Amino acid sequence: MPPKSDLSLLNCSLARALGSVGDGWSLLIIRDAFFGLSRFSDFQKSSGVARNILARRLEALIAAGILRREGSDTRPLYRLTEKGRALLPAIVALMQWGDHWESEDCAPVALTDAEGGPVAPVRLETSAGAAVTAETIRFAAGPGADPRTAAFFARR
Amino acid sequence: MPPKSDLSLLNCSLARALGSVGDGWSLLIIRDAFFGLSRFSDFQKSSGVARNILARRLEALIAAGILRREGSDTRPLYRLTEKGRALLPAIVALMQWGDHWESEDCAPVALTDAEGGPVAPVRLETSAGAAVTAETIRFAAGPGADPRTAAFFARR
DNA sequence: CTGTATCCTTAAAGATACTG
DNA sequence: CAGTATCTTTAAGGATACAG
Repeated sequence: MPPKSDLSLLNCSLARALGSVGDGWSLLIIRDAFFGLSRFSDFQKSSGVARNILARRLEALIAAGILRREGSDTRPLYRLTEKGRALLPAIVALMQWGDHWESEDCAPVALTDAEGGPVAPVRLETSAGAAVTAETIRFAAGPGADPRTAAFFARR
Repeated sequence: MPPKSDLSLLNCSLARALGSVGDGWSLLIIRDAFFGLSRFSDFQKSSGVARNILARRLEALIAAGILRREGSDTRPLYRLTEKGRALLPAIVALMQWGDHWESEDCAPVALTDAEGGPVAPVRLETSAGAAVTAETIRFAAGPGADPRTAAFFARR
């Protein structure tokens, strides 16, 4: 967020995640990297972002450990790191939500596995395999909770 | 995004999703709603956001159909709609990513089902149940692809 | 092709005071 | 408690020109 607020300081992993990829362009650049783009100019054409802005975002994503610079210095490739690739479930979940709720189930992009089998809607489950929904999910203080967070969940 | 760019116009459900919840505060407010918060002042205290900003975000989330105003006019409740609840997998996926990669696996907030069974890391699979990873996922033009999107995927 | 350097614009966020 | 109304600040984004 612009003035004053720094999400990455909040005691919440969602806020910290948004501190790295919470701006409008980052997730779109990462999406393009999943599509296979790796050139500066390809990212630029795909999103239409201004070149100086793209350079700034790429630098930030590299600093965050999400992208890595490879290849020649004059004509580098931008590739996802393991940390970047780990964003796939979150990106797909957001994309699926957008497909259903913002694109009227008419997806601009279709997702499959290597054999062409369609990717199923992301769903939550317990380690035992039971489905978890918005109605059944519960939140509690975790090992990383600070006193304020712990107090917040203690009184519910 | 601020000047000029309007993500919701792009031919991509991820961009459209980010057009609704892509700013820094929206997902945190929605997270608080999942935690059970529903009062203006509770949202305000939880995130520390300025009151006028909070009012603006709540209004935008209601306009987007993600929150609904309930109860008395003078002391309303803000509740998640079905569309808002449908964001749970995306929020959990982002939170889990933040737990692992930005909080060193020391989660401030723990997720369980109603019986206390821990929520497993979100993973992708095909409708047939096969795991889908960053290495095996494939992208193609979907039914909602415009000519430019179709051409983009046609040449890969 | 891949950027960097400037300058400019603007929307988002903050602070503060006030109202029903 | 739940906002609204102003005013100010600022950082993100855009346009453009230039460089290796």
